[in-house]
Amino acid sequence: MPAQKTSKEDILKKALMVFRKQGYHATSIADLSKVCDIPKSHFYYYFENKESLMAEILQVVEVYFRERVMAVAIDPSLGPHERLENLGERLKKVYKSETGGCIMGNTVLETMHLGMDQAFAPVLKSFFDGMIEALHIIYQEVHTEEIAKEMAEAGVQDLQGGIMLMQLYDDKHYMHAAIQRTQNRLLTPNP
Amino acid sequence: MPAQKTSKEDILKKALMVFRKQGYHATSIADLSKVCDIPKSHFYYYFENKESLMAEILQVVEVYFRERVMAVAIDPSLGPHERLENLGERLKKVYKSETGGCIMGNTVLETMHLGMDQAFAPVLKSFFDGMIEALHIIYQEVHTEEIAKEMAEAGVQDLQGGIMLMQLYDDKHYMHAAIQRTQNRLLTPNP
DNA sequence: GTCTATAGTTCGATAGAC
DNA sequence: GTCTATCGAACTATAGAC
Repeated sequence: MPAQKTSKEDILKKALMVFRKQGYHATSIADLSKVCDIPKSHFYYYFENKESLMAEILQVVEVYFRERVMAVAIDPSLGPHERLENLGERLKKVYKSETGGCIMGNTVLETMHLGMDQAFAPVLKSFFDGMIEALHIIYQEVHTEEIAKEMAEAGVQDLQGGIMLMQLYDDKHYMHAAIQRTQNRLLTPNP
Repeated sequence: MPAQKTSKEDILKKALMVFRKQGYHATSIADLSKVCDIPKSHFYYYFENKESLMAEILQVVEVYFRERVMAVAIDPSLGPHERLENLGERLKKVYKSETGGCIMGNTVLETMHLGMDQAFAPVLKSFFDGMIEALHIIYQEVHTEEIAKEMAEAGVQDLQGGIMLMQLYDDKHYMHAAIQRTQNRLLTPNP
């Protein structure tokens, strides 16, 4: 096996960062080839086309969040407050890095009404299902199932909107406040 | 003067709908020419280029929201609850129409980290400034200035996230719930 | 590296109202 | 004969793909 100049995982990771910052449509294969330092043609060895590349990236992100970020929400060794605080720290770390917001949210808005949504929608739904479910589980320890559900959805919406405003105003406060409110909801009766 | 087949306002209105549904980068001048039923070249009679066209559309939307949607928030003849309910109904009407979410939010995520953000960022900031300020004013009738400010930001974030989930799951409930919470905040001590 | 398609854009000509 | 709105053809660059 010849030495791999750039592994598939390497490409996925670097391409992820470019897509996250520039969006799907504004990112060309030429852009990616510069960042990954490989010829354009090399992408078609690993991936069928641009759409498949993006789909694989979204898959990687979904799995990462499920296993590395949302998993803390169901850690039975911690109480609900600790789990939420833990989750908040991980979210901050993930979304703070470099420029760009949430590639999942971005991709929803960019592709949901185009034909290609069939390729992306399932992963995107899994991602947000998981995020809502994680919060839902935590909130259920203090609230009714129904209230917990609405709180979970409100939390995800608040966070995603906060990530958007964070980018618009170049101010992390919007995202941080959303994460803080995520924790406050454990203590209050309203979502 | 020869009869105008398609007025500039007509073009702005139709192009707005396409951009709102497909996004800025996924929309070509050819797409717009089909919808507006004019040749591509005619766009360059009214607009310098695609970017200017988009900038004018965002301007139109910003003005419309300021004058027709957010204006109800400072109507002195109504109480805070009535104003919020009024605002909620207008938001539902605006965002319910056809497919697509919020062109302002979409454009933030699609262009904020590209060079073109200089052309769009000011209008986008005005739009969200206005939305936050409208809620801020209402909430101040019941809460402290500081609490009201956080509630206003939380409301906008919640709404924008709700519009995103609405598109992902094809379910207006996410947006409607956000609008409902917008009104609940008048009654609760927490944002 | 090369191919094909399409992106955004420009220009010249035309038609009709003043 | 100017205007002003309209249109068609053509150009250049770059996209995705092999």
